Amino acid sequence: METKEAIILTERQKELIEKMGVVNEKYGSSPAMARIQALLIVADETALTFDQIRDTLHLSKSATSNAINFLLQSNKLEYITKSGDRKRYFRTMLHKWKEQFMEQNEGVKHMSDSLSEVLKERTGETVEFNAHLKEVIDFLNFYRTTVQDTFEKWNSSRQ
Amino acid sequence: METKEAIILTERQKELIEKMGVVNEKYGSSPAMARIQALLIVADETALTFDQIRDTLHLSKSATSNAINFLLQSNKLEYITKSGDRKRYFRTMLHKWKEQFMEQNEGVKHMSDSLSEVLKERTGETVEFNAHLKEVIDFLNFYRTTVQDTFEKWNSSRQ
DNA sequence: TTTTTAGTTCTTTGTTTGCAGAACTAATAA
DNA sequence: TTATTAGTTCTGCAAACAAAGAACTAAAAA
Repeated sequence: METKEAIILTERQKELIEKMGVVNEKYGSSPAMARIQALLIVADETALTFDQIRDTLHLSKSATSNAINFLLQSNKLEYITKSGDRKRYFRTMLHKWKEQFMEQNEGVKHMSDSLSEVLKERTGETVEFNAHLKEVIDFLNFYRTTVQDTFEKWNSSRQ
Repeated sequence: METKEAIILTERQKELIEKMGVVNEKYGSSPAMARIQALLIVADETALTFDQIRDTLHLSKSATSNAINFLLQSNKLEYITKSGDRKRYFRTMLHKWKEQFMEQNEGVKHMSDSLSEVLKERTGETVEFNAHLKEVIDFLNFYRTTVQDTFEKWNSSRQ
């Protein structure tokens, strides 16, 4: 039996990891990814090694490796190293969360762009429908710029 | 061979349906659901029957039935009837799109709520981490209320 | 009464996802 | 030089998802 490197968590912490995990899944993470992200927010230690993550969450090596690499690639995680220590210490990119969050707005742009394309092609016969569609497009654009402004306002009020 | 009730679409319309379909899939719809939603926005006729949808999109009865019922239940679609006509005519709930869209904000609330729970439990040792976490929470709350206000402003400026 | 319409539900099948476990590898340590 | 560490990659499986096709059903029409 290999050395268990699991970190010690209170019951409450375990509970919070599961809860945060579910929230993270709603934002598109797989179960393993979601729990890794949650662990790195809940744990007292803010930077954990591969094996600490693996053993604490009872994941296989491959699941741990793949999840960590995906999270690294999508800038949800970063790692630090310590001199004289070969291991990597992973932590969440808390300072990038706002930016990450704002990237959702790209999706809104795609949506309003394709709706605009559709409206351009539509028959002129369906007057009411087209007017409703136009309102949706306007709303999405308004939403998007408001959110953008909000973000900039927040940043300048805090810089 | 059964009667084909497919409606006639231009190449450009077919292209737009596929494009909108992909966008809809990104918002969580299955391929069939995504294309049904797209068809009902792109087609000149704004209300289509079960078989028109089925034959136009080359879907099986079961796929059509399940997709339509899911979309009805999640308030993405509604149907109208015509007297002396047993068929239902399905159309998108364009007027509900804004509200649907705003429901995303519930997700933001869940996120900031669980992050708040986590912060409450965290060790006081990790001062910097906790401060960053607090900033993320504050940002999410600011974001949410701004978006909410914006939405209300939009609505009152339009009715 | 039987037949048709407008679907729904059941069964089966192909595909994708998520992960485990084992084999592998490159760098370091002994 | 061999062993260990810190992972990565490969193989395989179980569950979930998406849709096809066929059987079924309830209401209306003939």
